Amino acid sequence: MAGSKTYYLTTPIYYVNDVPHIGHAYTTLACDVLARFKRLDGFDVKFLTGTDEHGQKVEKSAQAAGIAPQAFTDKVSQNFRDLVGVMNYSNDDFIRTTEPRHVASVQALWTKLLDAGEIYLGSYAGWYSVRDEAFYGEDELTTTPTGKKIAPTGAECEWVEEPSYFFRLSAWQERLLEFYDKNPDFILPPGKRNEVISFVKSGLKDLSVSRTTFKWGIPVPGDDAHIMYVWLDALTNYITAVGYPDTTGEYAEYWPADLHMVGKDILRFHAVYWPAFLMAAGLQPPKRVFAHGWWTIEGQKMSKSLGNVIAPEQLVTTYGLDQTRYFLLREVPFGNDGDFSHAAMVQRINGNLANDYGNLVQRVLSMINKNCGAQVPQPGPFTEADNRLLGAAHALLPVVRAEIDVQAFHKVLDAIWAVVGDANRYVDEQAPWALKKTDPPRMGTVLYVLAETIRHLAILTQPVMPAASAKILDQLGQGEKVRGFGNLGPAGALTGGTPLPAPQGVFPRFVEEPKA
RNA sequence: GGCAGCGUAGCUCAGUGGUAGAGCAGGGGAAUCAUAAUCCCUUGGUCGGGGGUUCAAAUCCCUCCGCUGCUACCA
Repeated sequence: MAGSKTYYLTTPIYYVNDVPHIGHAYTTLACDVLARFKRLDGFDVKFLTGTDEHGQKVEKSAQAAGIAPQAFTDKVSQNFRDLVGVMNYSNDDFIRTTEPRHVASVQALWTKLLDAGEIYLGSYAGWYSVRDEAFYGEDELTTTPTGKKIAPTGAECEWVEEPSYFFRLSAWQERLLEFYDKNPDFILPPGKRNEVISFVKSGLKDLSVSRTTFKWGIPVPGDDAHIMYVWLDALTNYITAVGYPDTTGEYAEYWPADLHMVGKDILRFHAVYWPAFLMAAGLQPPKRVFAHGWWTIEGQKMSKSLGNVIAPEQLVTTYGLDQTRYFLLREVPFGNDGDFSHAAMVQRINGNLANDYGNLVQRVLSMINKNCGAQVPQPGPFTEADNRLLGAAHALLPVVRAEIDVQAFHKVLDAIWAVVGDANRYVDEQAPWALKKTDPPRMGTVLYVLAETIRHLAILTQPVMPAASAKILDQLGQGEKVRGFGNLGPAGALTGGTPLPAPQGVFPRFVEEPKA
């Protein structure tokens, strides 16, 4: 596979000040599924995630904790590194913005932008609230009778000016619009693309890209009074991880990234600032930014004050890992907001997983185990019904591949489940339990067709449910070397006579605990 | 306020000019290989209100109502 098609995808780097919740888990999960899919489909994949560790909030939190910022981030970034294990992510790298490789990369990018005349020293002026430590726009403020300016938070603001470096974002308006126009799939979903375009069309101002009010960040080369704006720092991680400023090696291989997956709240940074920074530095912008939606919990916004923030570990413990992964990607059209509810989760687990898929596997493998000497049966000639079911299974890959390429995970699963339904109907129509008495060879053929269909299903569900799919493939006697998409289709078909282990349930029903 | 989008069966949604759809939930039946799982049939909607264009509108236009998103420097 060396030198073959590559696929580079990234999650945002998560702000270490946050505690990982279902939203973080969701973003990385989507990437994990894409990464696993592309690997199985023969791509040379690089899947990156990491943590954003600079900024004023981190500095303050560290202070409050009475430890140095670096020690603080070492500690809290562990929460996100632990999430990798909890959710069974397959990332190839985990970047931290406090790593030397990243500092070097950001400073190199800065220098490049400065040399290109894209960054200049000016001064940033605005209404600043000392209490909130934030600037406010003129239109956000109310004026008291005595002429004082009051922020929405009620804090008094004062006019301050401080030196700041600016990025000439205003100069990139037209080139960005042209870029969006020439790359209609750069921003997905399409509704979000329209928002970005209308934002850019409304006019861009130069962007303040340095700060002097706090210290925890990457110093501006040659001017230690300034540290870099967190987004310039953070976004650059995507090229740091492929070796920038070295543009040979991995950079040449993987850049531009195929996909930046982001939550809708940070779309602008990725779809406006980032391509502008890159183009200004003479580098290629990424191929796509996908902005996904947010989860509500039982119909309510997730918030600390409501106390309904769900930790990923909690979901995994309660419902199971692959069940959780399945639910998050099946329940909601990817890109939309969605609601997480216990009832919906149980519905998915028991309906789709236990009853439809799990029971299909169980009923077929049990019959084979009991009636075919625990071996893959030897098939006879295929009937039209046999070929129809096998044909549906064979036809899945191109469909699923097309949906994956537009991040339509729900449609991927819909398509796979359509074949699960076909297979269950086929079992009932063929009634192998009756054939057992009337036509045992035909029973063998029917069970073979089913086993072969299940092989396809399990290979294709691997990206979403790696562990459960592996269990099914184990039970079909399919070793790890024959689980790639290259083995789909008749060429990789099961061989009659292959001994099979005793079947075990893969997706147990979710049974409610009796209320104490 | 401006711009954009949405409002279709009890629930979640698909359907963008040609006889109203899916999944789940509800009702009835079949089967008994299987995790009491499966399969078949079925109830249910004047497609937010009103007006217009058209032989024909959920689909196009106007208007009203309701909801949502975006409207830059905390990330």
